[in-house]
Amino acid sequence: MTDTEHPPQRPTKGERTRRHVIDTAAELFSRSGYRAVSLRDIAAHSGLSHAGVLHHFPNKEALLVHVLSRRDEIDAPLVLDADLSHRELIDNLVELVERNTASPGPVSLFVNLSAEATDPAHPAHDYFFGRYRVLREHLASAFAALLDGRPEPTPEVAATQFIALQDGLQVQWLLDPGAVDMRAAVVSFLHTLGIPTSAPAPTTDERPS
Amino acid sequence: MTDTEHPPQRPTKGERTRRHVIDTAAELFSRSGYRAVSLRDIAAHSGLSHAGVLHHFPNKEALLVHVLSRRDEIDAPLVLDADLSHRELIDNLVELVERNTASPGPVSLFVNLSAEATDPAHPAHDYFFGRYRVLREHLASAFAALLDGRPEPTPEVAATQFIALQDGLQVQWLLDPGAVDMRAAVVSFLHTLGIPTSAPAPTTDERPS
DNA sequence: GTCTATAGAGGGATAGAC
DNA sequence: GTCTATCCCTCTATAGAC
Repeated sequence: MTDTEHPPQRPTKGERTRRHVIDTAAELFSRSGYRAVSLRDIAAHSGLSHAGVLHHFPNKEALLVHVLSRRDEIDAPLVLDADLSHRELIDNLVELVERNTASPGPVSLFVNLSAEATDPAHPAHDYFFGRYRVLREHLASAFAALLDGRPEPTPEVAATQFIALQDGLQVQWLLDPGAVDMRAAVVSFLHTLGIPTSAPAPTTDERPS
Repeated sequence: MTDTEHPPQRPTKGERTRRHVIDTAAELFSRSGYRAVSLRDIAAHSGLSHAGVLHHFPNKEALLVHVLSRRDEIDAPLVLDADLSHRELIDNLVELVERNTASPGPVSLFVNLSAEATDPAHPAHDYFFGRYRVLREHLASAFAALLDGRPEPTPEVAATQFIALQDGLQVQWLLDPGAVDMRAAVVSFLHTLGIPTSAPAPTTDERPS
């Protein structure tokens, strides 16, 4: 106990390995889903034995829960914060698409897990059930303002469509990244609904042709 | 060989079990994905041993291929037939959504498998890669005519969006069937694009209130 | 055509040493 | 906090009897 005067800032070694295991698990779950990845896979990629992993988490399922809530810590504030204006929310949603386009890992995690979790017996079923409910309601109330005057998609339908569009785009994009422009598809969807987007252009391929 | 004078009409017993195994496999893959379902599961639900299953198919992967192509035999003509008019194609797409709403099994099969197959090492990766390419191109050429005059979604983007919408809706619907009206979302999307739908109403909940 | 038996790999989880 | 060793289960696939 000589070296122990470090509060939250400097995590203990245990805490560091623990987080490293979560990150590794996230990456592997991303590639192949939850069920197809073994504790031994995760352990090997984390640099310890599978018993070592089970020292930090009581079982594989608990590890999954930590992986999911870690993603939520990162993404939820961008979308679910109640203080966001509608403008900011839309901007954040588009920004999220751009960020996703840059990193297939988390995208693959959610594509794989949300499909698996469709099974009511899956450990993440309740998580995704609740997640989509909250997301739909939150987006619906934003669309209620943004679609003011339009008869056709009700705010609830628009929210469902928007989420579905994103999820579906991710599958196509993961299968064939060169053939699918997720950002263009999302932005064009918003425009079709009469919702302007402010973000300028994908800064990537600006070349003086 | 006493009882063998029956051509294609009356399938042999072997052929019948074989088909039964494919159907059973389809149902189980639907619920839990390909990797999570074992040959023993399939065998048990088919009423034979796992060795019995392997008599009909060289391995699990071959069985998957048969499951997939069986679905295609059923659904492809409705969508990919080159002789369809644009009107008929749209009607068929909406009809397919209605049919899906009535049967979660095949929906779950494709949701689970397309997510898994995102991994390039998955046995069905090439199948889905090609399937989405063909589907996008086919729908894009239909949208090219249907969207005549509209600037915003290009036919390619519209095709990508339409397919994504359907796939994404299926995930939400499987998780929470009561909260998602797939047909309404698809029809409203088409209307937003200025494409009318002719199918009248979901005949289900017609009750004299 | 279907079975039992078995091989051989790999899974999750626990016990106990260090 | 991490390891090795082990338990017991399930997997795919094969061999050979019936």
